[in-house]
Amino acid sequence: MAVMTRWLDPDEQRTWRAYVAASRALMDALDRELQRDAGMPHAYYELLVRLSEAPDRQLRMSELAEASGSSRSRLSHAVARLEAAGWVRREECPTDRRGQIALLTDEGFATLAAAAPGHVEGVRRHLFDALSPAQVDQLRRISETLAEHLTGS
Amino acid sequence: MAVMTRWLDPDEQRTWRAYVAASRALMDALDRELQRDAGMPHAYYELLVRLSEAPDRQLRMSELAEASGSSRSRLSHAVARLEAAGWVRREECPTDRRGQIALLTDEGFATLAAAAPGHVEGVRRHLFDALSPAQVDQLRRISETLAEHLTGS
DNA sequence: GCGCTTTGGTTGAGCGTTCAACTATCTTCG
DNA sequence: CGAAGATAGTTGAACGCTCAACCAAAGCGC
Repeated sequence: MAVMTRWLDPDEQRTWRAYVAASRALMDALDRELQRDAGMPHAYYELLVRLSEAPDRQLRMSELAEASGSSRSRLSHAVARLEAAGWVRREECPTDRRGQIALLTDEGFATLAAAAPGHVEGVRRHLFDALSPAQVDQLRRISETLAEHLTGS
Repeated sequence: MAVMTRWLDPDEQRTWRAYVAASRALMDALDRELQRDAGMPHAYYELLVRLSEAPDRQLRMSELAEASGSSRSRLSHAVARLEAAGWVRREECPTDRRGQIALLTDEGFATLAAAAPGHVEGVRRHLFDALSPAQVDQLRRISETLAEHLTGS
């Protein structure tokens, strides 16, 4: 038997469209700024951040994929580029011969350190400056709920 | 004189990371579903929606770009693909000989109509079902504020 | 009417992501 | 042990987006 579609009511429509417009505009702006100022897309910046926070600035490819919410394939291509740029090195994993370890180089760390202030400033300008403290708190709860909901299913 | 970076405090960090994770996961999920079920990415689906809502199901390229928050170049490439798929047709603009009009074909409309229920269901499942009515309202206000803030600057 | 600028739109190269194979290693279990 | 299946990661093709360069038509100033 046919299941009726639960269409969006006008309020939900409005919410959904605003959400899509805002999040795309935000990500586009940050991507553009990061590309201009640091020569890398936001996704790559995030990979460097994750590595910089890891013990010895290194992670297994699968751990890095997990930490960054990236597919294995995407990560593989990305790390290849980051390696070509001299920001990351790959090493064999001593405990699992299938494994690869991605390691942030000093040059990668320096590039990240140079890019960080501008990027953070962008996040602040485009996001936090526009919202009240209460809204920031709401956005945190909403985002955490959604993230959990999405990765849980 | 050097301006100090206004770094993110731990709460802001948490908010920002959750936001990025959630919005990427959400868009990725919808993109994957739409690609699987309708053979088009979410961005193309949105173009068809905008056209379907326009008078006579047609819009000037520049209007469509504006309505969808897309660059002219992106739209040009996108419409070329949509045209190749038979979902959109291009026509000369009678009042401005530089102009092009993008027109949703019957086939495009039918494809859209077939894709809509599944997509709406996905939006509901991934987004609205996870949030309380109050949160949906908060998200609407936040998103509208952000969208305005971003496109205004 | 005639240059200058602006606007509308396209194009091609380069890059990042996805998807579907594919290889190699590890694990499990009879 | 040895075969079957799971896991780690890579690869190449197809596709979508960005950026800069470009062309054509429209508007503007004189």
